[in-house]
Amino acid sequence: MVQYSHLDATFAALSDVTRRGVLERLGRSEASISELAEKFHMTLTGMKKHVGILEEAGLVATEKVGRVRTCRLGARRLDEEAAWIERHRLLWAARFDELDVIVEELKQKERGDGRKKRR
Amino acid sequence: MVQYSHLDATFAALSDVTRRGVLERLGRSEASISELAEKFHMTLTGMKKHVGILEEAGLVATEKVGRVRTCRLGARRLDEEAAWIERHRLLWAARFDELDVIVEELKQKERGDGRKKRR
DNA sequence: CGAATACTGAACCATACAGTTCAGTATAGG
DNA sequence: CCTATACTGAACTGTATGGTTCAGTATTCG
Repeated sequence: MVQYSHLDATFAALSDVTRRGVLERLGRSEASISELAEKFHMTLTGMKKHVGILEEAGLVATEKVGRVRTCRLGARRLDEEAAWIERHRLLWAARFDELDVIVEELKQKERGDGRKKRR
Repeated sequence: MVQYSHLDATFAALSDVTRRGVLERLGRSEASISELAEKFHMTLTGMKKHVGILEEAGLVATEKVGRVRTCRLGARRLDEEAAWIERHRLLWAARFDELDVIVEELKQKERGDGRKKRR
């Protein structure tokens, strides 16, 4: 049995719409606490807490230079979470005898990614 | 922009180790509240709450016959959650120019599932 | 230097969450 | 009918969450 130690913190981090928004925003480019706070209509202090939770979960990394703390996507890549969910989908499929559906989805995903490939 | 309306409730449901355990257990076979409560060393009332949260998120369905409430996996299949996570993984990969890694993972997953295919 | 900016920390608030106990109700079996 | 079983609901406890305000500190800029 694998441990999946980060799952609690990460799924909790993902359960808030603001934090998912922050992750999507940081997927486009890095940003300061101020920028994030403004974009999500929230005080600096409030946004700082969200960033703290994301940082705790390893999903965001921050660095302070001068007055400004810059946030970017962190080292963890949701691999464990993707694996857990995929495993559940397989269990579910096994229970209802629909493996074909998931395999078909995976094939489509691969084709989609393949087109965007090669830098 | 898609709405992803269930994400809050579902990720919150998944953030608890007991509830993930219940999902895995129900992936093997259905179970009563009593059975689940015993397996996870918890009062009936406590387990009932967890099941309620999973049911709210659509991940579990229950049916009461006589004294016994039977729980099984529900209609929702974590598709939205898998999609959100996969999209984040792609964003992350795009940011760090590592699309190849994820495409490779998807290919492996497909091969793995393919072997088990065909009822 | 002085003022504006960017963050930080403590404290507070209302609500939710994980769990309990306790007192029920409803059903099954003898 | 009586008892044991299986669940249910209300109420309570302690802790966490999402947000705020307010009072700082540190940095930049004129």
